[in-house]
Amino acid sequence: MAEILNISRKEQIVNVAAKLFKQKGFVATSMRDLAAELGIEAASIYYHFKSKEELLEKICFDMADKFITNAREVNDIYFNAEEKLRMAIKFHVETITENQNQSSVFLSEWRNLSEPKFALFKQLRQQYENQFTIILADGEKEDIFDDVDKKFAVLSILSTINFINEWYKPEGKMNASEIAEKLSNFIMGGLRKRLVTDR
Amino acid sequence: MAEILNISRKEQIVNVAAKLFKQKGFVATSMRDLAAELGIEAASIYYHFKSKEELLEKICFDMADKFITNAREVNDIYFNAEEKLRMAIKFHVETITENQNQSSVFLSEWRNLSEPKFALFKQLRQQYENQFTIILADGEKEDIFDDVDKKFAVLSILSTINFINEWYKPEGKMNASEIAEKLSNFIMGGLRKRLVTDR
DNA sequence: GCCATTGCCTAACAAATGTTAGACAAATGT
DNA sequence: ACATTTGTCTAACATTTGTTAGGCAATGGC
Repeated sequence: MAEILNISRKEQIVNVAAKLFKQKGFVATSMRDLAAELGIEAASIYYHFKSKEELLEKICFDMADKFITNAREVNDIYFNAEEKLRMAIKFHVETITENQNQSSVFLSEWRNLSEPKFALFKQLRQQYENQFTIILADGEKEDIFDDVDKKFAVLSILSTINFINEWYKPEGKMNASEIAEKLSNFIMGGLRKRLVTDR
Repeated sequence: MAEILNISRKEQIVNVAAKLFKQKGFVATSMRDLAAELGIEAASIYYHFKSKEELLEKICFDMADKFITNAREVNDIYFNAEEKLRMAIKFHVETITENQNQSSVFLSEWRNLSEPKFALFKQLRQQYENQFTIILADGEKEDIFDDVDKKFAVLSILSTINFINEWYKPEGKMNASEIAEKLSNFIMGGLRKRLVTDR
């Protein structure tokens, strides 16, 4: 059954799964829900995937890959820390806005993974966080950023840039780049008005 | 069956429910899980609550109450906007750290509410967000805060202060006040180092 | 023209789910 | 002393769940 525009049935299933997992949560989404949305029977999904959890794994780890690859790329390109952070934020926001459903699953449904994938996933997430820690440390060395509690700062940054996932609508007035810029400004400069421009 | 230290069985059930809902999610927590943790049978819970969802409702709306009451209080006391924001953040962090389990449920499990409670809950959450919008608007009038996109700023602030719920451990080195102060500083001032102190 | 593969189907399964009915014992009030 | 309330139990229910087995039609290579 040739699918439109060479998107394979496997990918199609993953996409619909991500959509439903975001909408109702992984546990609350049944294989029959999924099948109905695809216009097939639940059992048919098992021709493509060997379990419900395999779907979750695919989504979570594919997204983890994307995020980590992005962050590594940013840290490999040699810029100053502020540019790095802005780039990392931009990539992050782009990845989320371009893969809203999968990102949601990556961000909130991974806890339904069971061991050993659960532990593995947490490692990958840690790796991603580490890339941000590196950027902040760079910024400190370059005397651009304040000497902040880095773990604290990284988590604050990530929580801020992740939250867009809960309100971003593609029809909205801001595109990914604009959001990323606003977020970067907010994270760098905070709310408070300045009497003198910095740097 | 007199419970230790006048905490009623009803409260006990709610507490254990919150703990499990946080741990495994509302959907993945069965009434039998809950009962086992309480040392009773699943059917016995129905003497105290008429459904599983009633437990979720109780937790979500009780917490909504707490948050809103706090925020209103802050806005009623007449201080300048920066103080208001710091106070609001402090109350928020305190509420989360003092009610970790229930806060988790409030923050992530409310989507399992069904109508009409679902809509009602979203209204309450909106009310809470509005209190922050008011503070930001005050700050602008007082020329303390930048003229930011307020909806954007409020969501950023809330996402930042909510995220502590995912890593805060009572045994950790920071207490609620310290966390609140750090968060406030971060939100007000951002990461970037300043050449001249503001204000 | 045949055979293997692909992709789906129907039917069924055991297990787990939320919930109800009804019984029983202890505590409480009068 | 009796009646009621309180809090739990056992047993059962209908439904939903993830998953498997086996079959059937279309497709594509040779």
